[in-house]
Parts: sequence; C-alpha cells; structure tokens
Amino acid sequence: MAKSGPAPTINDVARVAGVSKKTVSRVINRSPLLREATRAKVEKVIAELGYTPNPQARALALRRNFLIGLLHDNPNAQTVLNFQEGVLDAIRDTEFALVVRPVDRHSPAMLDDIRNFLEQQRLYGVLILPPISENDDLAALCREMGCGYVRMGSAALDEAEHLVQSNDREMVEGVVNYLVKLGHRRIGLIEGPSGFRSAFERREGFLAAMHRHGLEVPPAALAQGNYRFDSGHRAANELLSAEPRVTAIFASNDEMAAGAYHAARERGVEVPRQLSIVGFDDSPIAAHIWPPMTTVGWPIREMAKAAALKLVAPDSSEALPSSFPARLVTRNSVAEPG
Amino acid sequence: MAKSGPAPTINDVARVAGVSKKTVSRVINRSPLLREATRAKVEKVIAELGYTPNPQARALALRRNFLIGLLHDNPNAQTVLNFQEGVLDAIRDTEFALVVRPVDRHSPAMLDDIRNFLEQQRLYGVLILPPISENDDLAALCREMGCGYVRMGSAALDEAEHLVQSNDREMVEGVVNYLVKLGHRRIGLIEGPSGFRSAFERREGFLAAMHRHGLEVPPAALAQGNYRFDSGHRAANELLSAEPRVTAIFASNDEMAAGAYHAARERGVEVPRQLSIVGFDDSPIAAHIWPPMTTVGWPIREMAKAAALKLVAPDSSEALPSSFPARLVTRNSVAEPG
DNA sequence: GCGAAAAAGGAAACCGGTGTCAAAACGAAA
DNA sequence: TTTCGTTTTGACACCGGTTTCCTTTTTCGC
Repeated sequence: MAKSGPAPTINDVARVAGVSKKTVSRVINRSPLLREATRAKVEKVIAELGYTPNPQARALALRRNFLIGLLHDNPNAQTVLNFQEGVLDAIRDTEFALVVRPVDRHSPAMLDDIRNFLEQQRLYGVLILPPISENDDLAALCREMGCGYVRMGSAALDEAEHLVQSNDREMVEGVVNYLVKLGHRRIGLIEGPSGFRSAFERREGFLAAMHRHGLEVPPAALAQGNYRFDSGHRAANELLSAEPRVTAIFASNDEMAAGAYHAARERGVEVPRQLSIVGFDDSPIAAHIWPPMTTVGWPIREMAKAAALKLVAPDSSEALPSSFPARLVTRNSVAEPG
Repeated sequence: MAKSGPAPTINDVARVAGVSKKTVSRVINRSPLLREATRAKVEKVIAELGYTPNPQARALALRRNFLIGLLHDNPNAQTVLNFQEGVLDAIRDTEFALVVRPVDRHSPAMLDDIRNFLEQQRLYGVLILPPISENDDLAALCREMGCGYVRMGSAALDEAEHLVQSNDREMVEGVVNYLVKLGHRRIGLIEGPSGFRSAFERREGFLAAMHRHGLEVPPAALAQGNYRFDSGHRAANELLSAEPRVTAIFASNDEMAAGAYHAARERGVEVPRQLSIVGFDDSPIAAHIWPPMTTVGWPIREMAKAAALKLVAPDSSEALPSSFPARLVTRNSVAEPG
C-alpha cells in the first residue's frame, strides 16, 4: 500500500486529482468554500496516496509550529509522567506534539538555556511544572519571547490565562481538620524548602487550620525539609525528639513523609498507633510503603489536560476550571492518638 | 536587546551584512569555503541581531527534521524519566529536541496510532523503551516507514545499529551467586509477565545460575507476577506458603519486590532476618522502603545517551558500547539465612 | 603585469505548504 | 440569451532556509 519512496506531497495530490494545490490545501483545512464534489474527489486521492501534510512546511507557511514544550524540574517522576500523559490526552488526535525539557533549577545558566531552547525550537508554547513554574523570571522570559505559556501552581502565580492552579492551602486545612477530629492536638509539620510557593501555601494552610482550632504550634513542632527523602528523615527526628511528643506529622510531600516513616521506625515509634503520618502528592511511594500512607492527591492528569487546552485552544478551554481540588486519599498511616 | 518584533531571518542578516543569504547559510553551516573576514563580518551581524535559524525552514529544505521521538509504555516512572534525561544529555547543545509519546500496549489500535504519529510528525527517528521495544511489529513499522529507530532491551532484539542492550541475564546470575555465597539454598523467583523478554531473560539467568550451583528449583519456588506491586504481593504469598519455606526471594523488578515486603510483613516474616529479598531496577521505592532494598541497577541514563547518539550520530557512537552492565546495589534486605 | 586555476560569493530554483486576489464557473434574474 | 452577483477555483508570491550552478574575485606562477 504505502510505497516506501518519498512521501507524497500536496503537489502529488493536486496533480492526481486534477486540481490546484490550493484546493487540496482547502480540503485539508476544512475550508467551507468548497463544493462537496470537489472535496470528495480530493479526499479520495488523499486516501489513495496516503498523503499527510508535512508539518514542517505547514509550520513555516503559518509562521507557527505545533510543538508544545514541557519545562520541568520536579523531582517526583510519577508527577512529571502523569502530567505528560495528561497533556497527551489533550493533544491526542491533534497535530500537536509534546517536547520535553528537564531543567536544572540550580544552574545559573538556567534562564539562558531555556532562552536558547525557546529561540531554537520556536515552540508554540510551553507548559511549566512546579516548582520551576514559580519562577517569575521564567514567565517574563516567555512573555518577552512571545512564547505562549501556562504555569501550574499552588497559588495565584499569574493571570488566569497563564495559570492552572491547585488549591493546596485549602486541602492542607482539610488534613488538619481530619487529624483534629480524630483527637490529635500536637501535630507537627515538616515544611518544604523555603522559597517554594507550594511549601509556603502548605505551611500557611497548616498554621491557619491549627489556629482556627485554637491549637498551639510551638517552634518544636515545625521542621524544615527540602522535599527529599533524607530531609524528611532528619526533620522527623527533630520533631520526635521534642517533648511532649507530637502524635501526628503532616509532611509537605510524600518523599519526606516516607523519610518520617524511617525515623519513626528507627526510634521504635509505631505508625500509626503511636504516630500518625500524612503526606502530600499521592505518589507511588505512598501506596507502597508500610503501612500504606494517607496522603493528599491532586488531579495532575486533569490539570495537565486543562493546561494544554488552555495553551492550544484558549477559547474552548474557558469552560474548564482553572483551579482544581485536591482530595484526601485515606490509607493506613493515620489513627486516633495514643 | 532582542526586539520583540518578528524574529530576524536569514534575509535580514544577509541584508545588514551586505552579503547574499547563501553566504549566511555557509556561515551557519560552518562551510570551509569562506574567507575568514567574511565569516567574521557575518557572525558579528548574527550576534547583533540575535539571529537563530528557523528549524522548521531548515527541516523543510533539508527534508529531514530534528525531532526524535520517545515511545514508551514502561510503568516505572523513574525509569522513563531517567531515560528522558539521558537522551537530553546526548542532544543538549544540538538542534535536536525530544518529543515523547506514551503508548498503550494493550490497545489494539496501538500500531495504527504510532503509524499516524510517525506519519504526521515525520520524526528523525524514535527511541523505544522496554517493554514495548520488544515488539517486533513496531520495529518493522519503523523500518517500513523509513523512520530511524533504536530499541532498548535486555536481549539481542535487533541488529546492533538498532539496539542498546543491558545484560539482565548475566546480572541475575550474579544475584544468585551472591545469595548462594551467603548460604541461601532455597531461593524463590517472582517472575515477570510471560511474553516479556526481560522477564524471560531474568528467569533464564536465575535458573541457569541455580543449576550451576546444583540447586533445585521446585515449582513452588517459582511464582508469576506482572511487574506490578499487587502481583508481587500475591506471588510472594504463594512462595511463602510452601514448605520448606524459601529463605530468599528474587523478584524480577522492584515493584514486585516491594509487594513481597508487604506479604512478608503481613505474615510476620522479618526482612532480612528470616527472608532476604532482592529486586531489580533500583527504582526509588527500593531506597525508600524499609529496610532499604538490595537490588540490581542498570545504567539507564548512559544507555539512553548511547541510544540517542546511535540515532543522531551513528558514526561517533560506534565507539560506545552497545551492551551495558548492570550492577548490584547492596542495601539491607539481604542477610545470611536463618 | 598577464593569464589561468582556485577560491569566494551570488542568482535563482526549490522544499511543501498557505495567503491574496483575480478569473472562472455557476445560478438566477432580466 | 445575456447579465449580474455569488460561489469555486487557480495563479502566483511567500514563509526561511538549502542546493545548484554560474560569475566574480583572488591568488599565484611565469
């Protein structure tokens, strides 16, 4: 069927169908000013020849291309991959493709790297994942370069058209309510790294909820982590060495919560009987650790889909929500205190 | 500096520099038939204008593009992401970009989907991750469509130019040797799903090594899984209910090994005192589970880099190995038996 | 200083699409 | 049948690069 010679072009189709290439172009682009008979004739030839428009030629003529980029520096592989799949959900059956670009937040050349990348590839637009999405310089760069962008984030980082948001703060308050309802009074927090908006939101949500319940948060109930496993381990050790001991720990992400598991185990503190632990992200580790971890999951895939639509079809995406609710995933790392 | 008007084109550069566009093209492409003075003059203008060649126009004129695709259906997010980063290592500072495409192995339309994808995007070539890389029809499709491809795999799936290989079988033999040296005699295997080449290789390596040590492998020491957590849990339960009980379990991947941890814990079997467990892949869960898991790591990133180079620069990559050795990552899930 | 060979540079066509605008075809009215 | 106003369609230039082929300039031996 498909000859393995050079792919047929619009000229081939036009010649075989006995029309001009412009007419073929009209067929491809579903132009309404075409007689039905002509359209049918051309479509038949297209099918026979197995013709597909050359995306590079199209991109050139239209002065825009159909590549959307994904900028990420998220340490959580599952999150990134879920996001990729969500984007694919949105652009499947369109001519768009997704090009990925992990970035190194710590490199001083990061912005220049990204500038080069955008200049070279002339992307239609980029999707930016947290935490790098919180970088306002990056957003400014996109604007300056005339590159479309949508940021994912846990706060109102940008105008609605450039933002898809999860409401972490609210959700963390829900977690605290849940723990308090079970009877916990001394709850510790393992914070994310300072400078991260998500870490900030989660802490604020925590403090606000504690305050609302009239519960104190002594300094010893607050420990700083950096979203990584080891830091959670260290932070939990700090938390657990203070007296009176906390009966529950909320960690700003699952990795750190898993670190807290290890710390507890090393000290002979049993989870959840003597210590409840709640994580955030619902990453695979939460389901696989023992006992399975109660955590907060946010609908990454739906958010990704919304972000992609916002970029490639801003009109149709107006109906979609810009803010997505996380939900509590109840497993076995939480119990009544003591 | 960079005006936010339309990006400068080769014509702008030519006009400002007072040369023809062909000369600019020669500068860009490092043609040797240029006077040094001319080159310098043009390069100065390029820098001033901040000119970058339009990749779509280049792709059109050269009749090939600079997009390489990644086809994957690997359930392990970290593996996929490491692979992506490895590819990026290889193509950083080149004009290539990486476009990703998760595929659904179970969809009957999978091959058609991929055909459409390849036809539409006209990729330079694709990199194929296991397990989908084991699909010979997919490789045939690539060949038929004239699309370059490199498969990653744990066996000699294809000719060397289309393959980057890890030697799983050998490595599994190493694991068995290690366990036997510690004194284990009754070792159970949690196999991967039948039909997977990696699962096959790992089983064969296991059986060969056991045989070489003169150790029996009764049917009750073999359990089937599907590479997922739950299946590992189930399989380990089978293994652990047979008497005399195995003293060690080798699981064909970490997810299943983690499932085995849970099964052991539920039965009150202590790891590693009463049961040693070894996984495969060195995924994050191995480090985060308790006790940290001894497993086999393969150099995904290097393999990815090699695969990408093989695709985009087959000449320079001839020096690179085609087969990569895995290594044992010793942690705390293995001890002497009893 | 001259002529020829070699090196350097340019004009025009082309890659495979799309936009503009005018010509052709059509249908209805005169 | 002619005319006029709409559709339909096509010719041609253009997007921003590369290639081919030819002209101009430089270099160098004599």
